[in-house]
Amino acid sequence: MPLTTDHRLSTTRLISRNFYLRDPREVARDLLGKLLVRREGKSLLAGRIVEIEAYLGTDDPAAHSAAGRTARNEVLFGPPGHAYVYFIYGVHYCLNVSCMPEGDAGCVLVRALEPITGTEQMARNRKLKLGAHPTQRELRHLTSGPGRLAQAFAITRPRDNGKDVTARKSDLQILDDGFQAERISTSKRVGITKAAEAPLRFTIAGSTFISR
DNA sequence: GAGGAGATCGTCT
DNA sequence: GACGATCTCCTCT
Repeated sequence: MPLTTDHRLSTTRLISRNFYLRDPREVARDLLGKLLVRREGKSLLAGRIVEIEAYLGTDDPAAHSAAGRTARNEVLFGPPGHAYVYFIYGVHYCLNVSCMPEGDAGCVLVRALEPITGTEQMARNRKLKLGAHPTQRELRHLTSGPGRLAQAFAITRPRDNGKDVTARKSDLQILDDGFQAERISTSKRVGITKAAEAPLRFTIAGSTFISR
């Protein structure tokens, strides 16, 4: 089912820092349907968040911050609304956004997007070929997974870790265009072994752009 | 479509 | 020195 028809960004609002100053479970739910945007000169990439997970800080055994503050995860302990980008399996980058007041390491992991704008650039970033009339399957391949969407948006740790996604001048932002998900599904987080049963993964029910 | 192997490196033990 | 908040490719069905 189509989730989006209006591709204009003129009526969108930049999400403010206060939005992220909350429990990651609330932030995750409320980020479903919002737009992740990357600006790069003339190029504009946008995707609608359809899958996201909450990580609860030092009390959450599955969180990167579980063992406390390190050089790697220090962004998580800083102010909310900042990008925490980590490198995993020697291959992939993944994008998180810090939540909660400074000192508390809660965050959300963006796991899948519905591509909205800039699909050809996303395909180039992914080193994939798109047909003249891209199929649903091709579009799904662009951003249906945390490693995939990071590559599609050219998100890396050296470039983006610590970036303020609420700043006007930021080239990486999250915007609200008024879209409302009709129904949200809750499930177990993907790919973790500790605290694996916690229902902290949130998806837009029925979206075809969810991972796996 | 499902399942398994390999890639490849930063981080912490 | 082990392993991870993943993905792709290959094989088999």
